[in-house]
Amino acid sequence: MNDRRQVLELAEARREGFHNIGEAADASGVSAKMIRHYEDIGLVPKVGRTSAGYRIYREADVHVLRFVRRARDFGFSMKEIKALLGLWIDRRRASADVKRMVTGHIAQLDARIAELQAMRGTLQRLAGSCHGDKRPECPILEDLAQEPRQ
Amino acid sequence: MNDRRQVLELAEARREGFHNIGEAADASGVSAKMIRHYEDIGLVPKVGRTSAGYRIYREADVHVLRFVRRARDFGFSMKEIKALLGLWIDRRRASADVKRMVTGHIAQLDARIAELQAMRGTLQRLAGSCHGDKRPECPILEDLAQEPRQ
DNA sequence: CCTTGACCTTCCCATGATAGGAAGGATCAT
DNA sequence: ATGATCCTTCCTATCATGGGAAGGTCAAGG
Repeated sequence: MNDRRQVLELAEARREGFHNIGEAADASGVSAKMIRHYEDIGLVPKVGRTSAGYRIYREADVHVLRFVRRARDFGFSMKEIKALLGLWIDRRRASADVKRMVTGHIAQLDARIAELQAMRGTLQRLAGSCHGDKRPECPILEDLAQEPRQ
Repeated sequence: MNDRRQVLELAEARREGFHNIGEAADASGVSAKMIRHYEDIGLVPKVGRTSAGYRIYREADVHVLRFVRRARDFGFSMKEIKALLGLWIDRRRASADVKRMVTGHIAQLDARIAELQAMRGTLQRLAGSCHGDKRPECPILEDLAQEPRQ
């Protein structure tokens, strides 16, 4: 009779439009692996379970996962996403708090972009000075072997 | 007498201008921690030791470390640096091989820069649409909560 | 000679975000 | 009923780096 009830519980959840973790993963774009991980580290709240232990996701839960996915796509760290989720859930947050986080993140992105562009610029210059033929002479390696100058 | 020989061995190495790992770290810009790690994973060759087990670095060894440091600064991965080191050491390499690696890396940098700029652009637009005041209304969060569109 | 402090050694653990896989149980469609 | 496909937990790996513990070594000064 216990078996019977377990079967019914999952089927019932399905009938009510809930999802198992696989469906939640497809719907949110977050892998099942990562969904479990996010639950482990407390980024997203623990969801309900069937009596067999399967996680069950309702629309709101999938919505949260999608939010996390979007934020990841924008390059926010888990820590920042946790803060963003807090703001999202708190209906009385000041929009200034959100904007501050986002502009801060834009500044981080700018810093990273500048770093990468600096690397790119120097490498481009080095590559330009290398013949790129069968001969061994190569200013690129010579430069890498130098002390960092300038 | 064993003690005596150990003392002499390190003092002698010092007198001949060799370095211990701390000096090598300072001279190369690679932390002692990472020097040991690079040796562990076989990125740089194992150096000699005093009979007490201290690593001793001669100028050529420090030079290799500096090369690694420079390459890291340009954003090369350990794998790429290993290849670069191989090319550096092989005096008969074709400069084309080096140039190919570098242009490939430039392409990776370009791809990453483009990703970051895309994030930056969207976030900038979102931030621009947010009042950033005490009111809770915030198009940023609303957008993050949406399905990824467009 | 002995202490002190700065160095060295190895070894283990942590980060951040993600993935692979093993072992075992549950569910589902045929 | 059985095989395929899910699900569960737990362990491992990636990549580059760092922190820290426990213990050995070295130079300098009392």
